[in-house]
Amino acid sequence: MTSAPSDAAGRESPWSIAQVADSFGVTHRTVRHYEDLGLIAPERRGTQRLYHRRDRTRLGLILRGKRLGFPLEEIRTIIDLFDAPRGRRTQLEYVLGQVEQRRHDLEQRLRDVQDTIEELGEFEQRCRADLARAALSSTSTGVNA
Amino acid sequence: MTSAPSDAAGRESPWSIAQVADSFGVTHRTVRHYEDLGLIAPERRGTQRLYHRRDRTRLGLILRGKRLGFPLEEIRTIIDLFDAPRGRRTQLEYVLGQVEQRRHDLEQRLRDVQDTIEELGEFEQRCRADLARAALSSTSTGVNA
DNA sequence: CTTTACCTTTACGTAAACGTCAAGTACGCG
DNA sequence: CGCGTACTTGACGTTTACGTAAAGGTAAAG
Repeated sequence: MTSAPSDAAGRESPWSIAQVADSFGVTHRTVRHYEDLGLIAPERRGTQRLYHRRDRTRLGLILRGKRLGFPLEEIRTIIDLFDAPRGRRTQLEYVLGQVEQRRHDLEQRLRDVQDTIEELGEFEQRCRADLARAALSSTSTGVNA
Repeated sequence: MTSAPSDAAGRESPWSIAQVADSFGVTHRTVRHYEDLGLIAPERRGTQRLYHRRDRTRLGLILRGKRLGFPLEEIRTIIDLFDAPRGRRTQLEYVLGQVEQRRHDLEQRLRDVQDTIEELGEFEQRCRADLARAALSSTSTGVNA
């Protein structure tokens, strides 16, 4: 059930680009594109890329951000925010400000999704009603499966 | 408080492209682009476009779909679904199938948004904790505004 | 009748997010 | 050592979603 192979000491061995790409259902080109834009920075053993869990976590965040309709550049600023140093107070206050913005954005999206699901439900009801009527008029059985 | 001007008989007068564009916060180019892709089809008085409430409703759906990260082509199939004839039973069953797909998609997005908001909240807590500690170490006031 | 403010089509430009070769490199294996 | 497989770096192509400029039509105002 472990998704990543690990050695006897429990240290996870890194993944290749093909492995991460496959596991996330994207192409290696996509993964490298995200690296070009600075969204991930896998370790290098010589010329090969090594993806650790941290990288895979970030990739997950990226793809989720994409599903939510955020542009990659914005996604970069967000996940950079998450592991920023945030040492000094000014920095912390800036980060908190950004967080507020993101929250507003996400709450708008939440409303959008909820509204759409609701409307979809109403529409489905109408369809089912129509379907029931159609069944009644096309067959004379009236009530059945 | 009425958003659209109407005559004495209560019939709403149609809007110009500039009016709809402004009211939705997009450019006229955007509105015409959606028309090019077949997402809206305003009435024509001669060469001028006249936007009725139906068009504005659709535009609202389009923009919401965009906020949710759906591509315009997919949005078109969705809103076409909404005012499709759906007369025959085969058609109705097809429509219901499509609705199911949309619902799955939207529920995924709902989870995405909720998870992100939650993680954002946790992150914010950590930041606030850090901020409190920073305040303690930089000032000797301890507890204040 | 000209100006002005909108509106129209046509068409090329562009930024984002990759896809798709091409050509070379590195590694395990027989 | 050669072979195949996977990885690498360019670099150009493509799709989506418009931006933007050119060139002109139209309708009320002065």
